[in-house]
Amino acid sequence: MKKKTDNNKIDTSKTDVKVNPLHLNQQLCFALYSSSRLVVQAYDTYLKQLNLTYPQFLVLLALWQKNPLSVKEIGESLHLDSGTLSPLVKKMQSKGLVKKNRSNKDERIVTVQLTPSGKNMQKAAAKIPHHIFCKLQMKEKEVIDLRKQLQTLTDVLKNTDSILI
Amino acid sequence: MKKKTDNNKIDTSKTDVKVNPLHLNQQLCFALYSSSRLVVQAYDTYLKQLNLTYPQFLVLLALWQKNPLSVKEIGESLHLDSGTLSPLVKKMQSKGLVKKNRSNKDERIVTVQLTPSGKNMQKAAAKIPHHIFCKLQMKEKEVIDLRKQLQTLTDVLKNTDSILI
DNA sequence: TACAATTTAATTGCATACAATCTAATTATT
DNA sequence: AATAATTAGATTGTATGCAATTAAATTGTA
Repeated sequence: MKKKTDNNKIDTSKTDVKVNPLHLNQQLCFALYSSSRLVVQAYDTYLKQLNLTYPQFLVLLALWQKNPLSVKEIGESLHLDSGTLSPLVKKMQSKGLVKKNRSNKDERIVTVQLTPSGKNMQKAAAKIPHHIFCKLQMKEKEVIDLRKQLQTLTDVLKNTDSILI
Repeated sequence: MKKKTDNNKIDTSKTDVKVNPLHLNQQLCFALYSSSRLVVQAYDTYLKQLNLTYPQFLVLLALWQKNPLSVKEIGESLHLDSGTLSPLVKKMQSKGLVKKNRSNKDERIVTVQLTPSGKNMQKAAAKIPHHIFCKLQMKEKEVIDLRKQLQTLTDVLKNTDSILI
């Protein structure tokens, strides 16, 4: 018999989750994929009021910490490559949030710098994380612990070989 | 002084993370976003041998649990809408992995059914999760606990009001 | 029974992600 | 110095995600 609150979900009651490594709900990756998209969606409801997307917000976060940054530095912070960042930064420049300049010392390097408009947005954006935190219905310690676990996971997957050195 | 292994990262040693809610590494969302993409990338290295993308793999996971499924049912399982799934399933049909049919009872419903080729892929795919698990350098219990936390997070964000009823 | 509301997919438009390639600039080597 | 190798960004092509709209079928209702 189906549960009242789960009428439309796949009935997994007959499937032994522990034995089937391909079960959807057995997958850490799917749990990451789902929760990540849902949290980004939660952010987007607030970010759209600032005419920002989540990746654009991340670029601003990086620049609010250190300004200016090269495209490469932003990419290292966010784990994104130039294929993603080049059009993203171009878009942000067209919105008047940042300015791009070629470095004088090394003409290959493009420096991304906050405009006054990009700086001012920090004040409004600072309120968003708390809104999200309230939605999560988690204790602060739980959020911090979960975040640290995910950061460790990120480090492991990012530096597979450096650990062996 | 910078750490040897962190030459290219943003120097955050001067920034009080606890006081600044906009610090990149303070964000659960960014930790989710980064780790999710990196785990998907890890999957992709194995999936490309099967000529699959990660979302296509997810659709197969759903169908290996229950076959056939409607587009709507797949969407509920994967938290994806028809805007994403319609072209995705069409692509999988062109690869010969699934077949689409209109339901006789209700012509609105499109039924997605595994082909023999789609079924056979399960055997090769079954090996992938273990490969990923090895890369994570986590104990099995840690993986399970982390997964459950993320599933709870997903449920909270998916059913904000159902909990209040 | 007509008609409105709802439901299911598909489509359109926009914004990422990312692999692969390309260009220009810099650095390393011979 | 001349050439090779490397580096930083940009570009191209493919594949998602997702909001908004559309189209067709079904259901609810006066």
